[in-house]
Amino acid sequence: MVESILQAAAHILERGNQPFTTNHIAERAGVSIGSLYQYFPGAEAIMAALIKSHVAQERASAEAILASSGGHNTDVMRDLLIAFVEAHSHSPRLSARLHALAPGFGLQDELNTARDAQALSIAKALGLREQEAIIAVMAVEGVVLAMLARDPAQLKGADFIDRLYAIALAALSFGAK
Amino acid sequence: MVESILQAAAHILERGNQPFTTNHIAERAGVSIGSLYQYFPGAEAIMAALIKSHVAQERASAEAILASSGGHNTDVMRDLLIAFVEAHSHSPRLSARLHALAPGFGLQDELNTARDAQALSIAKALGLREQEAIIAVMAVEGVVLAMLARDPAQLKGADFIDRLYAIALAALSFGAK
DNA sequence: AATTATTGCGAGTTATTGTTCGTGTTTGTA
DNA sequence: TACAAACACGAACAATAACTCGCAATAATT
Repeated sequence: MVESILQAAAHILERGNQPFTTNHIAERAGVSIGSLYQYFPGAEAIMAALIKSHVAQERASAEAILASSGGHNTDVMRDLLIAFVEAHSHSPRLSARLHALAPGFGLQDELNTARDAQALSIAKALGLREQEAIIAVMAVEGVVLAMLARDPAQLKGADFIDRLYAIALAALSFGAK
Repeated sequence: MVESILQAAAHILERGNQPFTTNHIAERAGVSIGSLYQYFPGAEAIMAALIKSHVAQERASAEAILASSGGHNTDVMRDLLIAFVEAHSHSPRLSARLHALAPGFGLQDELNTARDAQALSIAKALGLREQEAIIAVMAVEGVVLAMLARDPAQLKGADFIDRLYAIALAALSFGAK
């Protein structure tokens, strides 16, 4: 039940031809509005669940990459970038809408703190400075999210990862002698 | 009249303790709801006007910088970055909310196309490649907007511009021999 | 089988937001 | 001053979205 509600919600976000409201989600899911409220206190909770799942997926793939390679290495960073792009290009519209609409439901903070946590965890694992890691992640995320809206196909372009890599490297090496 | 409505709308965005609705804006402006509808067809039009003005401001300062220095030079880029950061740090919360809430009113495209136009105009003026300029602007904007939400004080930090500069340069030099 | 707990239902109620329109007021003009 | 055009008003109405609650159906427990 919870699952079918979340699926319907994701579907509505993806094909944005219906507003993200409890009634529409319930209808789309073929579930009564009463049942929906039995599992979620409101639309923003559903949104939060979608975000949580999205963030958890990103986090998991990053953790896996960091774990599989003990030390730090430039290839690890490249793998992280590939995983990050992969996570978003799997369903570009959903990803884009999620990030675009979250603030309207008071969920901007969730995304921000998740981003920070991700950056700090990477910094720790690879021996990078925190400040630089945070800004690097901001830059990479900015490019990927903007590209999601503008031209999702480019995410899979041959040199897109290389571009991200160059940007991340510049942010990370700032101030290094 | 139009001015007082826009001011009230900006105020509501800035201090997000009231929803961005026609009624609230009218009340805040000390203007009747009827009068508001005489000048704006709805809340999204007011939002659009705020965005338009915000974008125009950014554009104007960029144009001024590009015009004042005929040729292309690294200092021009630095000036552009300073102007960009300045434009956002003048009223960080308003700027952040504007970007955060715009998608909810179907105005994501306005911001995206404005960003693209900006990037292309810079590329043309400084003889940069379009693709690289677009990605550079995405990266810089990503960092600035994220920083607006996380820690606006850093926007005025001594080396923040330098960080942006390093990132932009990396994006712009991609693939250069 | 009887009882209780859990799950699902959806019409109906409340709350919020959007929008119109008849009326009063001010401003410009002959 | 007389008249009209433009401006401003806000109560009233409409539309949308949020949410509740009593009832029915199913599942679990004795």
